Amino acid sequence: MDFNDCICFQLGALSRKITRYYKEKVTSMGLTHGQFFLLVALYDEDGLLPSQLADKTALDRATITGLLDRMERDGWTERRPDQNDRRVLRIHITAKAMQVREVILSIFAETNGQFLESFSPDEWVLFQSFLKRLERVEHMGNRSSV
Amino acid sequence: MDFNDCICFQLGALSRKITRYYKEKVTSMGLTHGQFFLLVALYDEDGLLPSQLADKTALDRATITGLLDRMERDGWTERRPDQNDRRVLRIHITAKAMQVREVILSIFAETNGQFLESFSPDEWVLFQSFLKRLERVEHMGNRSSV
DNA sequence: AGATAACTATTGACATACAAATTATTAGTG
DNA sequence: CACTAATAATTTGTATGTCAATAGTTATCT
Repeated sequence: MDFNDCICFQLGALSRKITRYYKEKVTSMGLTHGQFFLLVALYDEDGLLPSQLADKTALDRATITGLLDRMERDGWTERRPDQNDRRVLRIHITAKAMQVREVILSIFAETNGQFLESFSPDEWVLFQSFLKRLERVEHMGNRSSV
Repeated sequence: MDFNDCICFQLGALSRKITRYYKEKVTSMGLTHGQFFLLVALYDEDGLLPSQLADKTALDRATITGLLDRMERDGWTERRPDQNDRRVLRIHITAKAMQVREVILSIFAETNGQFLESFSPDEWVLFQSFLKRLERVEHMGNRSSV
């Protein structure tokens, strides 16, 4: 079996390539690739908990902690205590982040559109179903349930 | 546009999930996910240069350097100088690595087979073509040519 | 030959990414 | 109420992954 026919290798390589592509578009704004996506997730819904952000982005909680550390350092987000549950933090977007909201979201939509362009609607639906199939293979554990 | 419809996010999440799946299968052998794939690449062809391994695995050269450091530390590979070109290193598999060759390659093939199982041959060809399309979007830079 | 360009691998700095352990808090049970 | 579960976020340790800069070597070109 050829090394390059391995789906894990293929997906990893493609994912890294696309990551680099996004990176080019956001570094000028002082954002990393991961921070960019976390910001988009927060534009979608503000005030989420770190654990909810971990679920939403399919990342580990520890990864979210690190991301938030750096985003807070750079003034994009802030942690606010929750009134009802002192275990919990609410992550909120700062004014600085709100100012670039439209720019960020248009980069997000446009870049995704570039990928969508090379597919017909039917093909895209098919592609999505293929990805879902891969996700369901065997008992691949889900981080959020650990 | 919904966050979850972003192909970059989808591919990244799936890639991380598959990575964790492979990890479960190889940690018992004292290998990490990345070391496992580098080893498979070397079983495929021994004596490659770090730069060739970087091309083959679509990783940065600096990433390969780190991987080889740890694999050498653990006795899987060794760096040998090249007779004709002193800039160059040849990466060779050790006897320890050769002893587990069949086990590693069968894990590699079987796991990939689990993913293949949920596709018909036609679907798989189609899926491969979809991935290639994504790779070609715009001028996505290729690290190896930088 | 000598200057320069090209190429090799590495290093340093930084940012993900995750497992396991830890601290603090809340929920649930007797 | 006291004790145990469970939960939330973090810390620690390790491994990827990339970029920019560097040291050493070879190729090229005049």
